[in-house]
This record gives sequence, C-alpha cells and structure tokens, in this order.
Amino acid sequence: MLFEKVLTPSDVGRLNRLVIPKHHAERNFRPFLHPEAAAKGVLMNVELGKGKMWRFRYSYWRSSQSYVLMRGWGRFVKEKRLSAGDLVRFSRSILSSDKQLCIGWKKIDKKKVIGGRLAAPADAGGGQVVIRLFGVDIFPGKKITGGGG
Amino acid sequence: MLFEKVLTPSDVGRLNRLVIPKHHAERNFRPFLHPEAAAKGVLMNVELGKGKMWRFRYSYWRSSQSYVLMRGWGRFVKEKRLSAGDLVRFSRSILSSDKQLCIGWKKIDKKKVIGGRLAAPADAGGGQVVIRLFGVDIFPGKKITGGGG
DNA sequence: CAGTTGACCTGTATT
DNA sequence: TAATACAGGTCAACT
Repeated sequence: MLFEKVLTPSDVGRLNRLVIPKHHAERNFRPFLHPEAAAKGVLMNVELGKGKMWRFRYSYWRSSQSYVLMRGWGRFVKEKRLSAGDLVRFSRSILSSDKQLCIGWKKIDKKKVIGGRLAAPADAGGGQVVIRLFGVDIFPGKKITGGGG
Repeated sequence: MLFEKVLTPSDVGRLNRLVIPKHHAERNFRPFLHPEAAAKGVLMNVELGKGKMWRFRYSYWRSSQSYVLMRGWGRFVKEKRLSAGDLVRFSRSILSSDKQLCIGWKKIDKKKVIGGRLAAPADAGGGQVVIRLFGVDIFPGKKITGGGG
C-alpha cells in the first residue's frame, strides 16, 4: 500500500478531479511527473479480471501548489459510484512482477460512521484496478532545460 | 485622470474582480491586452511612499463581453477596506516621466450620501498607488498569429 | 451548443 | 504571525 485518501465532496463532485495530498504525491508519484516519463506515459494495464483499462491524467497546479488526477477521474467516480467519505487507496500490485500501480476503492456506509469512527468495517463494495498515470507537468522548482532528458 | 468608477457590491464582494466599463477599458487600457504586451507585462512600480507593489491581472471575458481586473483585486479591496459606493480612479502618474499607470481610491462616507448625491466631499481616507496591469488575453476578434507584433 | 477538460485562482485552516 | 495545503471555485478551449 502506498497511501489512501478519504474522498471529499469536491473529489467526487462536478470538478472531476482528485487532489492528491502533496506529501503522498511527492513520495509516491514522483516519477510520473518527470518530463521524460510525462512524454511516454508510465504504467498501463487492464482492470484485473475484467479487461478494462483505466488511465488518469496526473498534473500539478502551480497556482495552488497541488497535485491532481484529472481526466478519467470523473468517469471512475461515476462507474464506482463513489461519494464523499469513501476511500481510495493507491498501491503497487503484488500480483505482477513489474509492480504496477493500482487504485483501490471502498464504499463506506455512512450510517455506520459514529463519532467520526467506523462502527464496522466498510463492506459496501470495492475493488482494485491497475491504472496508468501520465503526467503532463514537471515538479515545481525544476526547470525544463529543453530536450535532453 | 483617465476615468473613475463607483464600486458596486460585486466589485467589492467575494468575486474578487473589478469590472472595467467597456468604453473606458477600450479607450485607456487597450495596450494591456495586446499579445505582445501581455507577454512582457506592461507597467510596473511600487506603491508611492510605501514601497509596496500592486499588480492586477487584466482580462477580457468573452462570455460577458466585459473587461475585468482579477487577480490581486480582492487583496486590494481588503487592504484598502473598500466597500460598495467607494470610488476608484485610474490615472497616469504626473510624478514620473514614464507616466506610470496609477489607481487611486477614496472611501465614501455613506452617511453623508443624501438623495444619491454626496452631501460633503469624501474624506474617509484614500490614496493612490502605481500599479501594473498585465493582460492575458487578446482583444476579441483578433487572432494570435504567432510571433510578430 | 452543452458537457468535459485544462489551467488558473483564492479563502480558510493549519502549521 | 507568515507560509503552506487544499477544498472549492472560475473561465475558456475543446469535443
């Protein structure tokens, strides 16, 4: 497991984007925003067991200093019926030798949340798919010096 | 003096933007939205007597066909404690040889407004600062063709 | 042309 | 108290 996030209303709303907490992004997703990686794309595969591919555009917003998943995220939220309070978890696949990046989701039954804590393990559905991130920006403070890379 | 505007509730509210009346914008601010000017920035200086720089993003909204000051405006309103009915005035500095663009503000004491007219000259504070506008859009109907000018 | 996407912005909570 | 993170927002280009 790399990290997980409790989805905010904005993460599942009409903005169609997921904010990746900065420290998690910089610890775990650093390679995906290197210029070279951004140009090629990084990881690609299909949904485990179902054959559906998921791709997300991963980007950095200079103005708000934040990392986000954009394109593809809204469709994911819709298909998985995610809502505020649900969980997403990023991890490396243990099933494949190349440790593909995965995203897992878990519906949280809000009726079971008591005093900010879950009264029972979430069991309202969930799953995990291998994903592809492709970056389109570089890390802040780094200059694009031209071609090379 | 170029022109002045009585601030509306929207100009000082949460929208953080000042609508520049179109005829004033096109008469006085035309250069700031030329592509060339937009790339370089146009005017820059510091607040007279205090050393603080003010910059505003100047833009044209196609959807509403209006010219607006955006980024920076909210902070200006807050710092100067402007409210609806107060005045802002745009002018060219007479103190500098390069005729820098200035914005002045004047608090209007609403208690002195009688029947829509001021009962006395505004005296509740005010001032003037040199500002920088930088455009990020071009005039409607003009295409950016690349380099040129 | 309406919905989606991309890029930009800001107030507020937190540090 | 100054700086930062980010939830929530905007407009515009693209589809």
